[in-house]
Amino acid sequence: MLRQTHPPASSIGIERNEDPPRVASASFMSEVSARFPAQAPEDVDHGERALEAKLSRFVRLGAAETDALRQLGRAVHNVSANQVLIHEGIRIDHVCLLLDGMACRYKMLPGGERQILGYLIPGDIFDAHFIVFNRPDHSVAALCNSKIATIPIVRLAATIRKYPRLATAFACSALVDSAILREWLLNVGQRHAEQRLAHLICELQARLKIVHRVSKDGSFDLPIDQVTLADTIGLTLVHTNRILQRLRKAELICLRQRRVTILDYPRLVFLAGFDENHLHLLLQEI
Amino acid sequence: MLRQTHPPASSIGIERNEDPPRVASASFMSEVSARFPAQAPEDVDHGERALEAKLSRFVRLGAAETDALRQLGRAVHNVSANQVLIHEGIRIDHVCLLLDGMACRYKMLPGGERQILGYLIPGDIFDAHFIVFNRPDHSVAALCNSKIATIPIVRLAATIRKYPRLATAFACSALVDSAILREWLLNVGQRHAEQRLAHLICELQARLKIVHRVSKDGSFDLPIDQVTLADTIGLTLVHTNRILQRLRKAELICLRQRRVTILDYPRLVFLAGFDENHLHLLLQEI
DNA sequence: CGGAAGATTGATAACTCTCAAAAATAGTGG
DNA sequence: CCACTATTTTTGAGAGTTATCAATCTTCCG
Repeated sequence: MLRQTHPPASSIGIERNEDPPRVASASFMSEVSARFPAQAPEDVDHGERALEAKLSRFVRLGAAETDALRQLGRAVHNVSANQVLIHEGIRIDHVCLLLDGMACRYKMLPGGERQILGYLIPGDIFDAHFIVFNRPDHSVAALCNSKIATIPIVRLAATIRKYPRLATAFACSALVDSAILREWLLNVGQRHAEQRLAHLICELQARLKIVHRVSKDGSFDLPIDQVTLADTIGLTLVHTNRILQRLRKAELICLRQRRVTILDYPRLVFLAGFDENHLHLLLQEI
Repeated sequence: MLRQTHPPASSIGIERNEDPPRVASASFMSEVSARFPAQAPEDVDHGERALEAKLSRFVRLGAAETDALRQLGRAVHNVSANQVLIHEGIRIDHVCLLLDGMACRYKMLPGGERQILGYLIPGDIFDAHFIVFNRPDHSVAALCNSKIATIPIVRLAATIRKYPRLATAFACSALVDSAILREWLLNVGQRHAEQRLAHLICELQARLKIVHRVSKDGSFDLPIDQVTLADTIGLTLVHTNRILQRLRKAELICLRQRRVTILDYPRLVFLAGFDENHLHLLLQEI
C-alpha cells in the first residue's frame, strides 16, 4: 500500500519520522557556527549578488539599497548536505538567506513518504514563521553543501523600514514564492509524469538564471539525487528514472553528474506547457 | 493522453481556455453590482461573524476591533454559482471578503485540465495581488450562490494600522492559508486516492467548524459536484466517484445532496493521516 | 581496492484513466 | 403536479500508467 520511495535506512540524511530530530539544546545558529565558523564577508560576493539580482527584477535598486542588502548578509555559515536547517527548536528571531548552494522545504508522512514543497536557491530567504507552538508545519534542509547568512529579524525590519522599495521587492518575492507553490500543485495534480519533470526543469532554469547560476549553454547544477527528484514530482524513484530516460532519449535534456543541460529548450517548454509568467519575471515597479 | 476530466462544453460555467473570459469593459465590481444590487447590512450578520470567528482564533478581539471588522463588510454583493470573481480586468484596489457560500481558486491547463488550488469559505479574504501585468496566475470562482463584501484596500490598510492586533490576526491567517496550500501539495503528491479525499473532508470540516458552518452532528454543506472534487484531489471524475463509494461503503462518510456527514470521525482521521496542527488552530497571541 | 550510495533494469501487480452508456437527480415549463 | 430536459452520478470493461519488488550496474570516496 505504502510506496517505498525511500530506502529503509535514512539514506539521504534528511530527518525521517522514524528518527525524530534531536531537540537542539543550544540554538540552531550557535550549533551551526560551532561546526562551521563564520567566514570573512569577502568570500561571499557571489552569493550576496543573488539577492540583489533577484530583487532588482521587481524594483530598481539604488546604490544605497544595494549596499543595505549587502550589509544584511554578513553572518555567513556553511552548512553541509542534508543538514536540517529548520526544525523544532530553531530560534525564530532570525531569517536565513541562502547565499550559495541549494536547499528544500519538505513535509513527511508517517509512512515515510516525503513531498518536496520547494527548492531554495541563492537569493532566497527562508524564515521560521510557519512555526507555532514549536511545531513547524514543514522542514527545511540543505541539498548540498551550502552557504547561508543569518539575519536578525529586527535588522531586516529596520532595513525594510528605511528602504520602502526593498519592502516592495520582498513582498513581490513572497508573491512569487506562493505562485510557484500553486504552480507545483497544478503540476503534481494535473500534469502527467513527463510534463512534471519537464516543467520542474524549466522552472528551475528560469529561476537560476535570474541569480546567475546558469551557464552560457543553458546548463545548471542540480545537486539532488533521483529520490529527491521523485519526491518533488510525486512519483516513485523507479518511475522517475524511467521518465528521465525518456526525456534523455528524446534529446530534450541531459542530466549527468548533478548537472542539467537543456538540449532542446523550445521542445521542452512545449512539452512542459511551461509559462514563465507565473514567475512574474517581467514585473517592474509594481 | 490528456485526461478528459470535464465535459467538452463548459458545463460548470467556469472559464475554460477554449472560451477565454471576455474583457470586462466596466470594472468587476460595477459589473457584479449591476446584476445583484447591494443589500442592507443587517442581512449579513451571519457572514460577518465568520471573519470575527476566524480571527479570534489568533488574537483576542476587543469590542472596538470586532466593530472595526464589521464596518469592513458593508458593501455586500450576491454572486451566482460558477461566476468568475477574479480574472483579467478586475480592479486591484479592492479585496473581497466571502460572507456566505463557497468559492475556489483554480488554475487551468491548455488541455482543459483544471486544478483547484483552494476553497474559500466564509470569513476568507481574497484579493488580486497575484495579478501582474493584467495576467492573474490563477482565477477565483464562486462554487454556489454566495455573498461577498468588497473592501477598498485603503480602508483595510487604515483599519489594520489602527488595530495592530488585527494586523497580527490577518498575518496569521495568511500563514495558515499557505500552510494549507503546502498540505494540499503533500496530499496530491504523496497520499493515495482514499486518503486524499478523506483528508480534504477532514480539513474542510475543521475550517468550517471555526466559522460555525458545521452542524451539531458534524455535517456540513459542500456545494460542489464530483468533477470539482476530482479536480481538487488530482483524480478523474470516475475514479473519484469510486473512491467516494468506498468511503461510503466503509461507513466513514455520507455525501448526499451536497452535504457531507462524517460517520466515523476517528477512523476517517486515521485513514487521512489528518493532523489539524497545520491549520494552526491552537495559536493564541503570537 | 572495497564498500556505500546512487542509477538502472526487468517483471509483475496495483492503481488510475478512458470511453461509453445507463441511472439518478435537479430544474423548468405547462 | 407531471412531463421533459439537462446535469450529475454511477457502472462496466479495457487500456495505460505508475508502483512494487528485487537485482544488477555505476559511480563516488576513503
